[in-house]
Amino acid sequence: MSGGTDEGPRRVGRPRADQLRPYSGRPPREELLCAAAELFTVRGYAATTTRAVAERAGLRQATMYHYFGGKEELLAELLESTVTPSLVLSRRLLADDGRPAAHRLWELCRSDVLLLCGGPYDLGALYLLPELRGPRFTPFRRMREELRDAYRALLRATSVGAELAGDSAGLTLRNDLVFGLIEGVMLIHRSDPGRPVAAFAEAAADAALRIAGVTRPPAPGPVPSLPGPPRPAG
Amino acid sequence: MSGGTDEGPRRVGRPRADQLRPYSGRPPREELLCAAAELFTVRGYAATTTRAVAERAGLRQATMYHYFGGKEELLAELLESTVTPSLVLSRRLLADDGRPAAHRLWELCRSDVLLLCGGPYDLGALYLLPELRGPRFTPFRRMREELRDAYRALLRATSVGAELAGDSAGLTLRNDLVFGLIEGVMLIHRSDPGRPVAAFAEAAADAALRIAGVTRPPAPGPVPSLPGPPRPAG
DNA sequence: ATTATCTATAGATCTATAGATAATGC
DNA sequence: ATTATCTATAGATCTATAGATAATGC
Repeated sequence: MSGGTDEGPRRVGRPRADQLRPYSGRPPREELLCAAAELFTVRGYAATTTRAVAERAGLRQATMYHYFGGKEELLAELLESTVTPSLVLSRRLLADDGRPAAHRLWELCRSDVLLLCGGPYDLGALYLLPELRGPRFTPFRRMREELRDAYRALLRATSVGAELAGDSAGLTLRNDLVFGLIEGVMLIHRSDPGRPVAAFAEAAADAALRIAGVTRPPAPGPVPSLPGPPRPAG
Repeated sequence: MSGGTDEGPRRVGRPRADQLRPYSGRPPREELLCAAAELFTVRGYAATTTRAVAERAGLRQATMYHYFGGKEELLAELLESTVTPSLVLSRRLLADDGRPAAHRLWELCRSDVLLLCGGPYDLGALYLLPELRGPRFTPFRRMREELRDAYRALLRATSVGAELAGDSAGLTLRNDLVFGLIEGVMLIHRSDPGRPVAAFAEAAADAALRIAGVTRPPAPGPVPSLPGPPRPAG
Protein backbone atom coordinates (compact mmCIF):
# COMPACT_ATOMS: atom_id res chain seq x y z
CA MET A 1 0.00 0.00 0.00
CA SER A 2 2.99 2.39 0.52
CA GLY A 3 4.82 4.05 -2.40
CA GLY A 4 1.66 4.77 -4.37
CA THR A 5 0.92 8.06 -6.10
CA ASP A 6 0.12 9.84 -2.83
CA GLU A 7 3.26 9.81 -0.79
CA GLY A 8 1.93 10.58 2.67
CA PRO A 9 2.28 14.21 3.72
CA ARG A 10 5.98 14.15 4.59
CA ARG A 11 6.34 17.86 3.87
CA VAL A 12 7.79 20.69 5.88
CA GLY A 13 5.67 23.71 6.68
CA ARG A 14 2.08 24.36 7.43
CA PRO A 15 -0.22 22.07 5.46
CA ARG A 16 -2.41 23.49 2.73
CA ALA A 17 -5.97 24.39 3.40
CA ASP A 18 -8.00 21.39 2.37
CA GLN A 19 -10.65 23.09 0.31
CA LEU A 20 -7.87 23.42 -2.22
CA ARG A 21 -6.67 20.80 -4.66
CA PRO A 22 -4.31 18.31 -3.00
CA TYR A 23 -0.59 18.12 -3.66
CA SER A 24 0.14 16.89 -7.14
CA GLY A 25 3.60 15.73 -6.19
CA ARG A 26 5.19 18.44 -8.31
CA PRO A 27 7.04 21.35 -6.74
CA PRO A 28 4.78 24.35 -6.12
CA ARG A 29 6.97 26.63 -8.21
CA GLU A 30 6.39 24.48 -11.25
CA GLU A 31 2.74 24.18 -10.47
CA LEU A 32 2.49 27.95 -10.40
CA LEU A 33 4.26 28.28 -13.73
CA CYS A 34 1.90 25.82 -15.37
CA ALA A 35 -1.13 27.50 -13.93
CA ALA A 36 0.16 30.82 -15.19
CA ALA A 37 0.88 29.41 -18.65
CA GLU A 38 -2.65 28.15 -18.94
CA LEU A 39 -4.38 31.22 -17.59
CA PHE A 40 -2.21 33.76 -19.40
CA THR A 41 -2.79 32.10 -22.75
CA VAL A 42 -6.44 31.25 -22.29
CA ARG A 43 -7.76 34.23 -20.36
CA GLY A 44 -5.06 36.74 -21.11
CA TYR A 45 -2.25 38.12 -19.04
CA ALA A 46 -3.71 41.33 -17.71
CA ALA A 47 -7.04 39.64 -17.12
CA THR A 48 -5.50 36.96 -14.92
CA THR A 49 -5.29 37.74 -11.22
CA THR A 50 -2.68 36.53 -8.80
CA ARG A 51 -5.47 34.77 -6.97
CA ALA A 52 -6.51 32.83 -10.06
CA VAL A 53 -2.97 31.60 -10.62
CA ALA A 54 -2.42 30.64 -7.01
CA GLU A 55 -5.67 28.79 -6.54
CA ARG A 56 -5.29 26.87 -9.76
CA ALA A 57 -1.93 25.77 -8.43
CA GLY A 58 -3.53 24.69 -5.17
CA LEU A 59 -2.37 27.57 -3.01
CA ARG A 60 -3.82 30.66 -1.44
CA GLN A 61 -3.20 33.94 -3.18
CA ALA A 62 -0.67 35.23 -0.66
CA THR A 63 1.43 32.09 -0.87
CA MET A 64 2.33 32.83 -4.45
CA TYR A 65 4.54 35.64 -3.18
CA HIS A 66 6.66 33.08 -1.43
CA TYR A 67 7.78 31.87 -4.85
CA PHE A 68 7.44 34.80 -7.22
CA GLY A 69 7.59 38.54 -6.79
CA GLY A 70 4.40 38.95 -8.77
CA LYS A 71 2.74 38.34 -12.11
CA GLU A 72 5.54 39.93 -14.12
CA GLU A 73 8.05 37.54 -12.72
CA LEU A 74 5.91 34.56 -13.65
CA LEU A 75 5.54 35.85 -17.17
CA ALA A 76 9.22 36.60 -17.57
CA GLU A 77 10.15 33.11 -16.51
CA LEU A 78 7.64 31.52 -18.86
CA LEU A 79 8.85 33.56 -21.79
CA GLU A 80 12.46 32.81 -21.17
CA SER A 81 11.76 29.13 -20.91
CA THR A 82 10.22 29.31 -24.37
CA VAL A 83 13.12 30.98 -26.18
CA THR A 84 15.97 29.29 -24.38
CA PRO A 85 15.79 25.92 -26.16
CA SER A 86 15.64 27.53 -29.61
CA LEU A 87 18.52 29.76 -28.69
CA VAL A 88 20.61 26.81 -27.60
CA LEU A 89 19.80 24.99 -30.81
CA SER A 90 20.56 28.05 -32.93
CA ARG A 91 24.03 28.36 -31.42
CA ARG A 92 24.71 24.74 -32.09
CA LEU A 93 23.52 25.04 -35.69
CA LEU A 94 25.56 28.17 -36.34
CA ALA A 95 28.68 26.37 -35.22
CA ASP A 96 27.99 23.27 -37.29
CA ASP A 97 29.31 24.46 -40.65
CA GLY A 98 29.58 21.00 -42.06
CA ARG A 99 25.95 20.98 -43.21
CA PRO A 100 24.38 23.24 -45.85
CA ALA A 101 22.94 26.43 -44.37
CA ALA A 102 19.54 25.73 -45.90
CA HIS A 103 19.34 22.44 -43.99
CA ARG A 104 20.22 24.12 -40.76
CA LEU A 105 17.79 26.97 -41.30
CA TRP A 106 15.04 24.48 -41.99
CA GLU A 107 15.82 22.60 -38.84
CA LEU A 108 15.79 25.74 -36.72
CA CYS A 109 12.42 26.74 -38.16
CA ARG A 110 10.92 23.35 -37.56
CA SER A 111 12.17 23.09 -34.02
CA ASP A 112 11.09 26.62 -33.20
CA VAL A 113 7.57 25.94 -34.40
CA LEU A 114 7.44 22.78 -32.29
CA LEU A 115 8.40 24.77 -29.22
CA LEU A 116 5.85 27.46 -29.88
CA CYS A 117 2.99 25.15 -30.77
CA GLY A 118 3.93 21.74 -29.47
CA GLY A 119 3.02 22.27 -25.85
CA PRO A 120 -0.46 22.26 -24.46
CA TYR A 121 -0.68 26.07 -24.55
CA ASP A 122 0.15 28.58 -27.24
CA LEU A 123 2.95 30.18 -25.32
CA GLY A 124 4.00 31.99 -28.46
CA ALA A 125 0.91 34.13 -28.10
CA LEU A 126 2.54 35.71 -25.07
CA TYR A 127 5.18 37.23 -27.32
CA LEU A 128 2.67 39.78 -28.48
CA LEU A 129 1.81 41.28 -25.14
CA PRO A 130 2.31 45.01 -25.01
CA GLU A 131 3.48 44.59 -21.44
CA LEU A 132 6.69 43.09 -22.82
CA ARG A 133 7.97 46.57 -23.56
CA GLY A 134 8.62 47.10 -19.87
CA PRO A 135 12.13 46.89 -18.46
CA ARG A 136 11.45 43.64 -16.66
CA PHE A 137 11.46 41.91 -20.00
CA THR A 138 14.68 43.28 -21.42
CA PRO A 139 16.50 39.96 -20.99
CA PHE A 140 13.78 38.20 -22.90
CA ARG A 141 13.86 40.77 -25.66
CA ARG A 142 17.62 40.39 -25.91
CA MET A 143 17.24 36.65 -26.30
CA ARG A 144 14.73 37.05 -29.08
CA GLU A 145 17.06 39.43 -30.86
CA GLU A 146 19.87 36.97 -30.60
CA LEU A 147 17.62 34.31 -32.07
CA ARG A 148 16.61 36.56 -34.93
CA ASP A 149 20.25 37.27 -35.63
CA ALA A 150 20.90 33.56 -35.78
CA TYR A 151 18.14 33.21 -38.37
CA ARG A 152 19.76 36.03 -40.26
CA ALA A 153 23.22 34.50 -40.20
CA LEU A 154 21.87 31.18 -41.46
CA LEU A 155 19.87 32.90 -44.17
CA ARG A 156 22.95 34.89 -45.17
CA ALA A 157 24.86 31.64 -45.57
CA THR A 158 22.39 30.17 -48.07
CA SER A 159 22.58 30.69 -51.81
CA VAL A 160 19.87 33.34 -51.56
CA GLY A 161 21.90 35.11 -48.91
CA ALA A 162 24.86 35.18 -51.29
CA GLU A 163 22.70 36.79 -53.98
CA LEU A 164 21.67 39.47 -51.50
CA ALA A 165 25.28 40.05 -50.49
CA GLY A 166 25.38 43.81 -51.00
CA ASP A 167 21.72 44.41 -50.17
CA SER A 168 21.55 44.57 -46.40
CA ALA A 169 18.00 45.95 -46.29
CA GLY A 170 16.86 43.20 -48.63
CA LEU A 171 18.38 40.55 -46.42
CA THR A 172 16.76 42.08 -43.34
CA LEU A 173 13.39 42.09 -45.05
CA ARG A 174 13.68 38.43 -46.02
CA ASN A 175 14.79 37.58 -42.56
CA ASP A 176 11.96 39.47 -40.92
CA LEU A 177 9.45 37.72 -43.16
CA VAL A 178 10.85 34.32 -42.22
CA PHE A 179 11.03 35.13 -38.54
CA GLY A 180 7.57 36.66 -38.67
CA LEU A 181 6.12 33.57 -40.30
CA ILE A 182 7.59 31.33 -37.64
CA GLU A 183 6.21 33.41 -34.83
CA GLY A 184 2.98 33.94 -36.71
CA VAL A 185 2.30 30.23 -37.11
CA MET A 186 0.88 30.06 -33.66
CA LEU A 187 -2.00 32.09 -35.01
CA ILE A 188 -2.52 29.37 -37.57
CA HIS A 189 -2.13 26.66 -35.02
CA ARG A 190 -4.67 28.32 -32.79
CA SER A 191 -7.18 28.41 -35.62
CA ASP A 192 -6.90 24.65 -36.07
CA PRO A 193 -5.29 23.01 -33.03
CA GLY A 194 -6.29 19.55 -34.14
CA ARG A 195 -3.76 19.33 -36.94
CA PRO A 196 -0.82 17.00 -36.11
CA VAL A 197 1.95 19.25 -34.85
CA ALA A 198 4.93 17.38 -36.24
CA ALA A 199 3.76 17.53 -39.85
CA PHE A 200 2.59 21.07 -39.35
CA ALA A 201 6.02 22.15 -38.11
CA GLU A 202 7.60 20.67 -41.21
CA ALA A 203 5.13 22.38 -43.48
CA ALA A 204 5.85 25.66 -41.75
CA ALA A 205 9.59 25.16 -42.16
CA ASP A 206 9.06 24.42 -45.86
CA ALA A 207 7.02 27.60 -46.15
CA ALA A 208 9.73 29.57 -44.40
CA LEU A 209 12.31 28.42 -46.92
CA ARG A 210 9.98 29.25 -49.75
CA ILE A 211 9.60 32.77 -48.37
CA ALA A 212 13.33 33.03 -48.05
CA GLY A 213 13.57 32.04 -51.69
CA VAL A 214 15.40 28.78 -51.13
CA THR A 215 13.56 26.77 -53.71
CA ARG A 216 14.13 23.18 -52.69
CA PRO A 217 13.80 22.55 -48.98
CA PRO A 218 16.10 19.79 -47.76
CA ALA A 219 14.79 16.49 -46.51
CA PRO A 220 14.15 16.40 -42.78
CA GLY A 221 17.18 15.27 -40.80
CA PRO A 222 17.46 13.64 -37.39
CA VAL A 223 15.94 15.84 -34.74
CA PRO A 224 17.80 16.53 -31.51
CA SER A 225 15.60 16.56 -28.45
CA LEU A 226 15.79 19.57 -26.22
CA PRO A 227 14.33 20.62 -22.91
CA GLY A 228 11.14 22.62 -23.35
CA PRO A 229 8.89 24.92 -21.32
CA PRO A 230 6.94 23.55 -18.36
CA ARG A 231 4.09 21.12 -18.98
CA PRO A 232 1.06 20.52 -16.85
CA ALA A 233 0.83 17.28 -14.94
CA GLY A 234 -0.82 14.42 -16.83
CA MET B 1 -11.32 85.96 -37.38
CA SER B 2 -14.39 83.70 -37.56
CA GLY B 3 -14.31 80.33 -39.29
CA GLY B 4 -10.87 79.34 -37.99
CA THR B 5 -9.98 75.92 -36.58
CA ASP B 6 -11.82 76.58 -33.34
CA GLU B 7 -15.46 76.99 -34.22
CA GLY B 8 -16.79 78.69 -31.11
CA PRO B 9 -18.57 76.46 -28.61
CA ARG B 10 -21.89 76.11 -30.47
CA ARG B 11 -22.57 72.75 -28.93
CA VAL B 12 -25.57 71.37 -27.12
CA GLY B 13 -25.21 69.98 -23.63
CA ARG B 14 -23.15 70.76 -20.59
CA PRO B 15 -19.65 71.95 -21.53
CA ARG B 16 -16.67 69.79 -20.76
CA ALA B 17 -14.65 70.35 -17.66
CA ASP B 18 -11.79 72.56 -18.68
CA GLN B 19 -8.93 70.68 -17.11
CA LEU B 20 -9.49 68.28 -20.00
CA ARG B 21 -8.23 68.64 -23.54
CA PRO B 22 -10.45 70.97 -25.59
CA TYR B 23 -12.78 69.85 -28.38
CA SER B 24 -10.86 68.63 -31.37
CA GLY B 25 -13.74 69.25 -33.71
CA ARG B 26 -14.24 65.52 -34.22
CA PRO B 27 -17.29 63.72 -32.88
CA PRO B 28 -16.69 62.28 -29.39
CA ARG B 29 -17.55 58.77 -30.54
CA GLU B 30 -14.71 58.83 -33.02
CA GLU B 31 -12.41 60.39 -30.48
CA LEU B 32 -13.17 57.54 -28.11
CA LEU B 33 -12.46 54.94 -30.75
CA CYS B 34 -9.10 56.49 -31.55
CA ALA B 35 -8.16 56.73 -27.93
CA ALA B 36 -9.11 53.11 -27.46
CA ALA B 37 -7.13 52.04 -30.54
CA GLU B 38 -4.03 53.70 -29.23
CA LEU B 39 -4.33 52.50 -25.66
CA PHE B 40 -5.42 48.95 -26.49
CA THR B 41 -2.49 48.45 -28.84
CA VAL B 42 0.13 50.27 -26.81
CA ARG B 43 -0.78 49.36 -23.25
CA GLY B 44 -2.91 46.33 -23.88
CA TYR B 45 -6.64 45.79 -23.77
CA ALA B 46 -7.15 44.40 -20.30
CA ALA B 47 -4.63 46.84 -18.88
CA THR B 48 -6.53 49.83 -20.25
CA THR B 49 -9.18 51.31 -17.99
CA THR B 50 -12.35 53.03 -19.07
CA ARG B 51 -11.02 56.12 -17.36
CA ALA B 52 -7.84 56.12 -19.46
CA VAL B 53 -9.83 55.89 -22.69
CA ALA B 54 -12.28 58.60 -21.70
CA GLU B 55 -9.73 61.08 -20.49
CA ARG B 56 -7.54 60.65 -23.53
CA ALA B 57 -10.62 61.45 -25.57
CA GLY B 58 -11.20 64.57 -23.50
CA LEU B 59 -14.11 63.27 -21.44
CA ARG B 60 -14.73 62.13 -17.91
CA GLN B 61 -14.88 58.42 -17.31
CA ALA B 62 -18.64 58.25 -16.82
CA THR B 63 -19.31 60.08 -20.06
CA MET B 64 -17.92 57.21 -22.07
CA TYR B 65 -21.04 55.24 -21.15
CA HIS B 66 -23.12 57.74 -23.05
CA TYR B 67 -21.52 56.44 -26.26
CA PHE B 68 -20.46 52.88 -25.57
CA GLY B 69 -21.73 50.18 -23.26
CA GLY B 70 -18.20 49.45 -22.06
CA LYS B 71 -14.73 48.41 -23.12
CA GLU B 72 -15.94 45.35 -25.01
CA GLU B 73 -18.12 47.42 -27.25
CA LEU B 74 -15.24 49.71 -28.10
CA LEU B 75 -13.07 46.76 -28.97
CA ALA B 76 -15.72 45.07 -31.07
CA GLU B 77 -16.26 48.18 -33.11
CA LEU B 78 -12.54 48.66 -33.68
CA LEU B 79 -12.09 45.09 -34.80
CA GLU B 80 -14.99 45.16 -37.16
CA SER B 81 -13.76 48.38 -38.73
CA THR B 82 -10.48 46.60 -39.46
CA VAL B 83 -11.90 43.59 -41.28
CA THR B 84 -14.75 45.26 -43.09
CA PRO B 85 -12.70 46.92 -45.85
CA SER B 86 -10.80 43.71 -46.61
CA LEU B 87 -14.03 41.81 -46.68
CA VAL B 88 -15.57 44.25 -49.12
CA LEU B 89 -12.54 44.02 -51.35
CA SER B 90 -12.49 40.23 -51.17
CA ARG B 91 -16.08 40.02 -52.37
CA ARG B 92 -15.31 42.29 -55.24
CA LEU B 93 -12.24 40.27 -56.20
CA LEU B 94 -14.09 36.98 -56.02
CA ALA B 95 -16.69 38.28 -58.43
CA ASP B 96 -14.13 39.67 -60.88
CA ASP B 97 -13.29 36.49 -62.75
CA GLY B 98 -11.78 38.33 -65.65
CA ARG B 99 -8.35 38.53 -63.98
CA PRO B 100 -6.08 35.62 -63.07
CA ALA B 101 -6.68 34.32 -59.57
CA ALA B 102 -3.04 34.80 -58.64
CA HIS B 103 -3.30 38.51 -59.43
CA ARG B 104 -6.38 38.83 -57.32
CA LEU B 105 -4.92 36.90 -54.42
CA TRP B 106 -1.86 39.10 -54.49
CA GLU B 107 -3.97 42.20 -54.41
CA LEU B 108 -6.02 40.97 -51.49
CA CYS B 109 -2.86 40.18 -49.55
CA ARG B 110 -1.32 43.53 -50.24
CA SER B 111 -4.41 45.47 -49.33
CA ASP B 112 -4.96 43.44 -46.19
CA VAL B 113 -1.43 44.13 -44.99
CA LEU B 114 -1.90 47.82 -45.64
CA LEU B 115 -5.00 47.82 -43.51
CA LEU B 116 -3.35 45.95 -40.68
CA CYS B 117 -0.11 47.93 -40.69
CA GLY B 118 -0.84 51.11 -42.57
CA GLY B 119 -2.54 52.97 -39.79
CA PRO B 120 -0.83 54.60 -36.88
CA TYR B 121 -1.49 51.64 -34.60
CA ASP B 122 -1.02 47.92 -35.07
CA LEU B 123 -4.68 47.11 -34.88
CA GLY B 124 -3.92 43.62 -36.14
CA ALA B 125 -2.36 42.91 -32.77
CA LEU B 126 -5.85 43.04 -31.30
CA TYR B 127 -6.75 39.91 -33.27
CA LEU B 128 -4.77 37.86 -30.81
CA LEU B 129 -6.58 38.84 -27.66
CA PRO B 130 -7.92 35.87 -25.74
CA GLU B 131 -10.94 37.98 -24.87
CA LEU B 132 -12.09 37.58 -28.47
CA ARG B 133 -13.39 34.13 -27.64
CA GLY B 134 -16.31 35.71 -25.82
CA PRO B 135 -19.77 35.84 -27.40
CA ARG B 136 -19.63 39.58 -27.90
CA PHE B 137 -17.13 38.99 -30.67
CA THR B 138 -18.94 36.33 -32.63
CA PRO B 139 -19.80 38.74 -35.45
CA PHE B 140 -16.16 39.67 -35.78
CA ARG B 141 -15.09 36.03 -35.80
CA ARG B 142 -17.62 35.31 -38.51
CA MET B 143 -16.24 38.10 -40.63
CA ARG B 144 -12.73 36.78 -40.28
CA GLU B 145 -13.89 33.35 -41.31
CA GLU B 146 -15.57 34.76 -44.35
CA LEU B 147 -12.34 36.52 -45.25
CA ARG B 148 -10.33 33.36 -44.81
CA ASP B 149 -12.75 31.53 -47.06
CA ALA B 150 -12.26 34.19 -49.68
CA TYR B 151 -8.51 33.63 -49.50
CA ARG B 152 -9.18 29.96 -49.89
CA ALA B 153 -11.42 30.36 -52.90
CA LEU B 154 -8.86 32.56 -54.63
CA LEU B 155 -6.08 30.13 -53.79
CA ARG B 156 -8.18 27.26 -55.11
CA ALA B 157 -8.59 29.10 -58.39
CA THR B 158 -4.84 29.40 -58.99
CA SER B 159 -2.75 26.80 -60.78
CA VAL B 160 -1.53 25.52 -57.40
CA GLY B 161 -5.12 25.16 -56.26
CA ALA B 162 -5.83 23.05 -59.33
CA GLU B 163 -2.92 20.76 -58.44
CA LEU B 164 -4.34 20.33 -54.96
CA ALA B 165 -7.79 19.62 -56.37
CA GLY B 166 -8.44 16.35 -54.52
CA ASP B 167 -6.41 17.23 -51.45
CA SER B 168 -8.67 19.32 -49.27
CA ALA B 169 -6.45 19.14 -46.20
CA GLY B 170 -3.47 20.21 -48.29
CA LEU B 171 -5.37 23.21 -49.63
CA THR B 172 -6.46 24.16 -46.13
CA LEU B 173 -2.89 23.98 -44.88
CA ARG B 174 -1.62 26.20 -47.68
CA ASN B 175 -4.42 28.60 -47.08
CA ASP B 176 -3.80 28.75 -43.36
CA LEU B 177 -0.13 29.42 -43.95
CA VAL B 178 -0.94 32.28 -46.30
CA PHE B 179 -3.57 33.73 -44.02
CA GLY B 180 -1.27 33.30 -41.03
CA LEU B 181 1.54 35.12 -42.75
CA ILE B 182 -0.69 38.03 -43.58
CA GLU B 183 -1.92 38.36 -40.05
CA GLY B 184 1.53 37.63 -38.70
CA VAL B 185 3.15 40.44 -40.63
CA MET B 186 2.09 42.91 -38.04
CA LEU B 187 4.62 41.24 -35.78
CA ILE B 188 7.23 42.00 -38.36
CA HIS B 189 5.97 45.50 -38.83
CA ARG B 190 6.11 46.09 -35.14
CA SER B 191 9.71 44.98 -35.00
CA ASP B 192 10.67 47.61 -37.56
CA PRO B 193 7.95 50.23 -37.91
CA GLY B 194 10.24 52.56 -39.86
CA ARG B 195 10.14 50.51 -43.05
CA PRO B 196 8.00 52.12 -45.80
CA VAL B 197 4.62 50.43 -45.58
CA ALA B 198 3.71 50.38 -49.25
CA ALA B 199 6.80 48.45 -50.32
CA PHE B 200 6.52 46.27 -47.28
CA ALA B 201 2.94 45.32 -48.15
CA GLU B 202 4.07 44.31 -51.63
CA ALA B 203 6.91 42.24 -50.27
CA ALA B 204 4.52 40.50 -47.91
CA ALA B 205 2.12 39.78 -50.77
CA ASP B 206 5.00 38.35 -52.80
CA ALA B 207 5.95 36.18 -49.85
CA ALA B 208 2.38 34.99 -49.49
CA LEU B 209 2.30 33.84 -53.09
CA ARG B 210 5.63 32.11 -52.64
CA ILE B 211 4.20 30.27 -49.64
CA ALA B 212 1.18 29.34 -51.65
CA GLY B 213 3.50 27.94 -54.27
CA VAL B 214 2.57 30.37 -57.01
CA THR B 215 6.04 30.91 -58.37
CA ARG B 216 5.82 34.15 -60.28
CA PRO B 217 3.91 36.88 -58.52
CA PRO B 218 2.10 39.20 -60.91
CA ALA B 219 3.15 42.81 -61.37
CA PRO B 220 1.32 45.19 -59.04
CA GLY B 221 -1.86 46.53 -60.56
CA PRO B 222 -3.83 49.70 -59.84
CA VAL B 223 -4.93 49.89 -56.24
CA PRO B 224 -8.52 50.71 -55.35
CA SER B 225 -8.82 52.98 -52.34
CA LEU B 226 -11.05 51.86 -49.55
CA PRO B 227 -12.29 53.30 -46.30
CA GLY B 228 -10.16 52.21 -43.37
CA PRO B 229 -10.33 52.11 -39.60
CA PRO B 230 -10.41 55.33 -37.60
CA ARG B 231 -7.33 57.54 -37.56
CA PRO B 232 -6.30 59.96 -34.88
CA ALA B 233 -6.55 63.65 -35.62
CA GLY B 234 -3.47 65.19 -37.26
C1' DA C 1 -37.46 69.90 -23.68
C1' DT C 2 -33.49 67.81 -25.08
C1' DT C 3 -28.91 66.87 -24.91
C1' DA C 4 -24.08 66.15 -23.45
C1' DT C 5 -21.72 66.41 -20.04
C1' DC C 6 -20.47 66.53 -15.13
C1' DT C 7 -19.84 64.98 -9.93
C1' DA C 8 -20.26 61.56 -6.58
C1' DT C 9 -20.26 57.07 -5.11
C1' DA C 10 -21.57 52.03 -3.94
C1' DG C 11 -19.84 47.72 -4.61
C1' DA C 12 -16.58 44.85 -6.23
C1' DT C 13 -12.45 43.88 -7.01
C1' DC C 14 -7.11 43.10 -6.75
C1' DT C 15 -2.18 43.46 -4.86
C1' DA C 16 1.06 43.10 -1.48
C1' DT C 17 2.24 43.06 3.28
C1' DA C 18 2.02 41.71 8.30
C1' DG C 19 1.81 38.37 11.26
C1' DA C 20 0.02 33.74 12.93
C1' DT C 21 0.29 28.74 12.56
C1' DA C 22 1.43 23.93 11.83
C1' DA C 23 4.35 20.96 9.99
C1' DT C 24 9.46 18.80 9.98
C1' DG C 25 14.38 18.69 11.58
C1' DC C 26 17.83 18.91 14.94
C1' DA D 1 14.85 26.59 14.28
C1' DT D 2 13.27 26.51 9.84
C1' DT D 3 9.98 26.25 6.51
C1' DA D 4 5.64 26.51 3.83
C1' DT D 5 1.67 27.76 4.28
C1' DC D 6 -2.35 30.19 6.14
C1' DT D 7 -5.67 34.27 7.59
C1' DA D 8 -6.62 38.99 7.62
C1' DT D 9 -6.49 43.34 5.79
C1' DA D 10 -5.06 48.24 4.30
C1' DG D 11 -4.89 50.82 0.36
C1' DA D 12 -5.62 51.35 -4.19
C1' DT D 13 -7.94 50.67 -7.74
C1' DC D 14 -11.89 50.14 -11.37
C1' DT D 15 -16.83 49.78 -13.29
C1' DA D 16 -21.27 51.23 -13.75
C1' DT D 17 -25.11 53.75 -12.02
C1' DA D 18 -27.75 57.77 -10.05
C1' DG D 19 -28.68 62.12 -10.31
C1' DA D 20 -27.28 67.13 -11.00
C1' DT D 21 -26.07 70.74 -14.27
C1' DA D 22 -25.36 73.81 -18.14
C1' DA D 23 -25.66 74.37 -22.67
C1' DT D 24 -28.96 74.81 -27.09
C1' DG D 25 -33.60 74.67 -29.39
C1' DC D 26 -38.34 75.59 -29.68
